[in-house]
Amino acid sequence: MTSVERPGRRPTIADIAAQAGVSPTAVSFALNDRPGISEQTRTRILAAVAELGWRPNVAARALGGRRADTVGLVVARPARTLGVEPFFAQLVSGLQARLSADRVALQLLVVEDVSAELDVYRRWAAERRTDGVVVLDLKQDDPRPEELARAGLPAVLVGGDGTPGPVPAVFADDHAAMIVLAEHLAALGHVHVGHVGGIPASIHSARRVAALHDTGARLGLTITTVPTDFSQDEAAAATRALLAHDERPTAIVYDSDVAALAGVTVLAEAGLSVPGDISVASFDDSALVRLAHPPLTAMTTDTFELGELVGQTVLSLVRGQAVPDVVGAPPPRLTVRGSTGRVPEVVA
Amino acid sequence: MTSVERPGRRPTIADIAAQAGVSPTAVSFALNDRPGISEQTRTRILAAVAELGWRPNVAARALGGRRADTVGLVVARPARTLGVEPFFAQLVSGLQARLSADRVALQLLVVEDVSAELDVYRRWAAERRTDGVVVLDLKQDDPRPEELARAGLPAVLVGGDGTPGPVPAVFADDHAAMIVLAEHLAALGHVHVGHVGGIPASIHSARRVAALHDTGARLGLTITTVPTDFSQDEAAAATRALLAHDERPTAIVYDSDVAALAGVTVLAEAGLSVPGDISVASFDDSALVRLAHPPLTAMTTDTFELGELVGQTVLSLVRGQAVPDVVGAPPPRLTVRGSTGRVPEVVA
DNA sequence: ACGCCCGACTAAAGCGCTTTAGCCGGATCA
DNA sequence: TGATCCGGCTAAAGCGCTTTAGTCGGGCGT
Repeated sequence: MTSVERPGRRPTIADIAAQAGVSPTAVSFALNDRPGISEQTRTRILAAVAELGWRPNVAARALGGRRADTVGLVVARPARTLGVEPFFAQLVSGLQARLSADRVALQLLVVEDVSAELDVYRRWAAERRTDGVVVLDLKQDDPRPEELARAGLPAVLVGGDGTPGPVPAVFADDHAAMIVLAEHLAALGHVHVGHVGGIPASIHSARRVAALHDTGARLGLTITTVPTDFSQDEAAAATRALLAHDERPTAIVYDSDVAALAGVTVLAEAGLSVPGDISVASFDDSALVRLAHPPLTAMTTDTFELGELVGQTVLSLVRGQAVPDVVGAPPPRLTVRGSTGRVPEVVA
Repeated sequence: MTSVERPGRRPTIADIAAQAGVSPTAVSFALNDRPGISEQTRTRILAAVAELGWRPNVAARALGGRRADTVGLVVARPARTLGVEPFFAQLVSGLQARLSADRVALQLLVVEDVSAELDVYRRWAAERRTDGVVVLDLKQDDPRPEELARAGLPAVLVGGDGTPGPVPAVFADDHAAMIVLAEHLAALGHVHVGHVGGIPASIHSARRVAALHDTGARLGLTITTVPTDFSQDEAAAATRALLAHDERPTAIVYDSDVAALAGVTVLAEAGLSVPGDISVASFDDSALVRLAHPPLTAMTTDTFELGELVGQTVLSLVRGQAVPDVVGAPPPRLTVRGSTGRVPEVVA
């Protein structure tokens, strides 16, 4: 059995002050690079800090100083479903990397639904646990931005529709990206294109559907979208539905990497070869789609980099610096791999 | 542009005390369920709390009370590689779920290597940022348990070798699990079994290798282990190496789900059918291996549940309750899917 | 030679909560 | 009846840091 006891108390600013022969105030000033301390004294103080191994007590700092040096991320998803798609982990890595460069911690919370998420925001704001938060998975008419603004909790949205709102957003233009993808398929001669989409209430899903259909209309494509809840099961079912469709598509676009993988499995079971019989493209790129056989054509986003950008934005925000209402992230690029090819001759 | 200003100040304990007509001390006692407050007064105080919407200021609480109500998780992996395997996200979900049930926050940090990780522990211990930490990816002769014990930072290891050390560990017996898997393959008639392993320095990889080889010796199997760094590329290369081996294995065991998926792709490219020509099993189960075609036989662990158990353990620990040196987690169970079958007749 | 200013530093208050001494009055006991 | 006890509550001292008022002494201007 093991139980724990903290060792002897840590040095405080008072200890350093004593060691350096100055007042605690002088130490605080020296540590925070404020004027009024001679170079000589400052050096002496820093030496004492190093010698005693002093570290700021974050709680004390937050109490006095008003900053918790912590940013929160609340994810409203069924907890057990988290973790299949690399997107989330990649984003968190990037976010975290940017934050920790500035010694700001990332606090993570997974909740069941948006209402629980709102509770958390209210609680965090009141408890002063975090200086700001990052919000994912924007929905149509999402109540969160407004609620956050009301609670006075600085926040940064990831995604959204690219229009200014009460809370700044980091926005990657997947509308434009979807157009690129549609043009790629059109160039290969595809006319009937299937689309395994996401939850219609999700803003980015809706935007993708709109982009695909608009572009389809422009280029003379027939688009069939089947919405799903992003689960593999529904993606598989959607794929079967598309195959059974009157005008069986010669290409299918999947909104996520996981969905695409599930779809490819269905195609394999149906005895269809990719891209010989049918082309497949994923809207999300990740290590997973490279695992498929053949590797999938996809729209590539550097999600890690997106996370860093989000981190940068939230840091600026909590420091009271002005932040654009919409921060543009690099748009996804088309990465052509082996899963898309010319439309099969047979059709015509 | 948006910039932020916090709204009017939050109520403090003093406000509640005034509202309820008692002293701040009485409020604190009532809030912390300490004796010496009459039921009537307590009710009045709680009413005031509700009315004013008071919330504890965590910083103040940590300053006085000595507890940060935060648990840390530091992961030493190249940040960009994080997120491919569901294991991590699942574990975090479970851990987080257990912690947040007790209003304890999870702080996440990704660092480049173990030495940076140690720095973080020292810093956190000094800053009192976290009450305890969770440690993953144990290596042989890992310096972390000892260092944590020295720093006086309560910690819980995930994995390890099942022997008591300076820090309590939550341990799932993958040794036993690997034996089950080997027996499954032996029962199907396989004799030459390939094994795509992990990093030899990793404790759990080493334990799996040992288990597999021991059982192989007992059952008369020939085991060929190829170590990898857990990456897909090396897993693919290892698979090719096994196929080129003098005694080509009739079954391959992969140490991770991602590796197995990469391997299956290689097999498909080589024109081998699974399980007709070769059987495949993954040591990690996850949504991914169910995506493969055919879905893979795997050792199933409820990683979410494991995370919850880790959370429970770390909570007990930071509360000063005694914790067993080794907490047993449910052992992985064999889930037979379509990817393992009888050894092909051709051989004989 | 006197008052001023300014740089360098200190004293002390305060952030919001917990906790350790008490204090006070009524019930209990001898 | 007086000493004791005890439940119910308050005063006040921290926790470690930041910040706002100074203080102090020497160089400067006149």
